[in-house]
Amino acid sequence: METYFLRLQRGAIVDSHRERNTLAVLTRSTNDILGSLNKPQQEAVTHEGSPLLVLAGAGSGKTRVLTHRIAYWIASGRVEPWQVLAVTFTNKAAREMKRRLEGLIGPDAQSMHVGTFHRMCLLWLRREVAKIDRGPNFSIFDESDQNSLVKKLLAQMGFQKDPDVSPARCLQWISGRKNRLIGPGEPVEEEDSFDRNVINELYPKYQESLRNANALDFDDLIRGAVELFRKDSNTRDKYSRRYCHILVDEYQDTNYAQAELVRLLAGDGENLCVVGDEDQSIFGWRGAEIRNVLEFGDAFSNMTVIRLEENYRSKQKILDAANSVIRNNRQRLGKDLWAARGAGGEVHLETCRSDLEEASRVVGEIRQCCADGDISFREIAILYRTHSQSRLFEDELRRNRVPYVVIGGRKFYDRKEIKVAIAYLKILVNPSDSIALARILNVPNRGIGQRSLEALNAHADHRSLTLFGALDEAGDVPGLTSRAKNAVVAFVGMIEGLQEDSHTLPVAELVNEVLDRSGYWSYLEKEGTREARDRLANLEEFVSAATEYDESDSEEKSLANFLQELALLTGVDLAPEEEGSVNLMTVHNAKGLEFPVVFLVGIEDGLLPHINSSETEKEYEEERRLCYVAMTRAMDRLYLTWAQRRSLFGSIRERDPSPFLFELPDEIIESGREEADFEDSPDEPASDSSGKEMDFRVGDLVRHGKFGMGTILYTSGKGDKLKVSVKFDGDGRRRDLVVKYAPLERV
DNA sequence: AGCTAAAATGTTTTT
DNA sequence: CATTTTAGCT
Repeated sequence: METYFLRLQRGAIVDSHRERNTLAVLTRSTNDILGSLNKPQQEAVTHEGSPLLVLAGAGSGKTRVLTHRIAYWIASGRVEPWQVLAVTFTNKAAREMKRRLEGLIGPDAQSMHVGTFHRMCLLWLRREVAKIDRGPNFSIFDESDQNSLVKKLLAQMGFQKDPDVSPARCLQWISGRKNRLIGPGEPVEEEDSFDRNVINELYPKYQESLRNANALDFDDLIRGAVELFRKDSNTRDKYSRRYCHILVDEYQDTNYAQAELVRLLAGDGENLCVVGDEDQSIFGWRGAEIRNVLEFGDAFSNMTVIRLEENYRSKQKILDAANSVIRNNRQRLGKDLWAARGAGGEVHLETCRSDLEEASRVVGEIRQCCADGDISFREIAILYRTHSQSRLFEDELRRNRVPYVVIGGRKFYDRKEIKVAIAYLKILVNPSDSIALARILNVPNRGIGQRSLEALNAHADHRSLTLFGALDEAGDVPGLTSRAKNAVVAFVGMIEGLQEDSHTLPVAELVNEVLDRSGYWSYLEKEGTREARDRLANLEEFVSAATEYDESDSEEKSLANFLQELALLTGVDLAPEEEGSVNLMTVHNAKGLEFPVVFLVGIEDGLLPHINSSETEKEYEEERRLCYVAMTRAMDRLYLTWAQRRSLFGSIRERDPSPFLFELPDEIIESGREEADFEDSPDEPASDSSGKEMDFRVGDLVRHGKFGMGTILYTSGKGDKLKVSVKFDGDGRRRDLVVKYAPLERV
């Protein structure tokens, strides 16, 4: 609150200071700002007076448009920096945007509000905490906290052994409802009746537990902000008046709740600019609705649309390949990118015999690229669908002494020792956080085992206390051994002592104190194993992270704030910024990035598209977009690889190429076909049980009952599973057919 | 209570 | 295959 007003005042001072000497600066800088942009980009930057939807294809310079639009509006005196709200999808993108804005408009950029939806909502909820249903030091539950809680609740409901009711699935349903702003008590019509019944019971309990723990989950941050603005129009007005200039990046990845939040703040949307690309929507599984882009005009009726289709990143050949894949999606407005950088570029399709060969060929190619001299390691990325694919590449890179970084995966903060340290800290600021408390109550061992915990929990339930409240009454808890009682009393004393210190000590020192007095330091030191030594080292690193926070100049420094910020960090944010290393990451993590050389690996049926998301057309198209996003990361060279055999779940499986590969331009498919060493290509005509002739080869002319004449571009599988990709003369389209079922005949 | 070893289980993507 | 859960033992 105070800072908000301080900012208002500071803004006013800057304002009057500006009056006198802006004119000269102004004309020069607005020209500068527009000079480097193309026509539609300029339009997007200068557009004024109606809600603006920028449909920005991959590599079309959308971050440029966003930053320049902000800079232009500031330079031309329409808004002050502190009136700007820019929402991005990742913290990393926010940091990058801030950096660029500082370059454009100088230190004034500091006063802009640039961050993710979650980060911004956290900021508002903290400032208006008196108006929400939580105490000031609320915890933010991460995925594992949510998991522990749901597990506990499901056990209470008698579902602990039911394989159909996994905590993860339940959480997904709850999250789905929250993202659509459906409260715990509201009726829901969903087809899956079994799930519906469980969730209808679970959701209110879950929400009540969060409340009792003085905690919010990720989705609650958004929902909480929406509720705040809906309920209290004064607060809403305060913020919507403040943010005279609202920009939202990656709009195709926003969910219903986030879109509603934008609507609440932007009002009629006159000062709203959203940037999105329906072809790059890859977070549908998290509740993102492409609809927000496709139906932007419904929410903001007088909107203006500007399309950016000039791609500054990739050479034409790469775009051709990417375009020819994405063209097969039906859920799109439709656009074709063209390369400002002109013709050229390389696209290679490589068929590998095994996943091991895939790794060694990719690494071999990387060494080749870098030995030839014109490419450095940091300009190369290996992209995959799932984290688990990284291992083979890591091994192979290490063997070849090629430096690499794996980006994403939250590994550091997921480590047990770090979670323990964080759980201790959480309890100091928010003793109601029973999930954190249960996690460390007996770490290191102090003789309060499972049975004692159960007794304490039961007592807490019975007397409507938090778990910590029950600890306080240890003496009255039935079923607690006297040894456990003593241990609990000592524990409570320790926590209370630490709580006192938490008001005075900086975070880093407090962490030290916590680890010291809890006995965790000495417990690990006594262990003496290599594992324990690793843990100690990780904790040291955690302490230095805390030191960094203490020394940073963020405005509302406190332990609670430190913990809340920590909760919003992701693997991408934590990636070591190592220059000179090959980059390994999932396609999802690669969004927004670009590399001169890209290897997209594991393009197999079941992996990309992933087996769990190819049921519905909606899911399948999202997988295709994933493929598209990956391909459009490449600037000069794109390698597409797949393996005919891959070890999965511990056993080696035969693999089919991804259907998306058949959608590539013919010459790329041909090149992949030439390189392939098909051990299983049939030497003699095979036939299935019905005796139908099954001899189909690449290049064969075929006739189809419905589609007419066509040419075989690719074959895969064998016997009953023989599939062919046929390009039909009639409409020039390519279709994948299973020979056994298709009315197909060789000519 | 707590440790170790064996068994089961689950594996997509992330703010 | 790798992580988590459980059973059996001390």
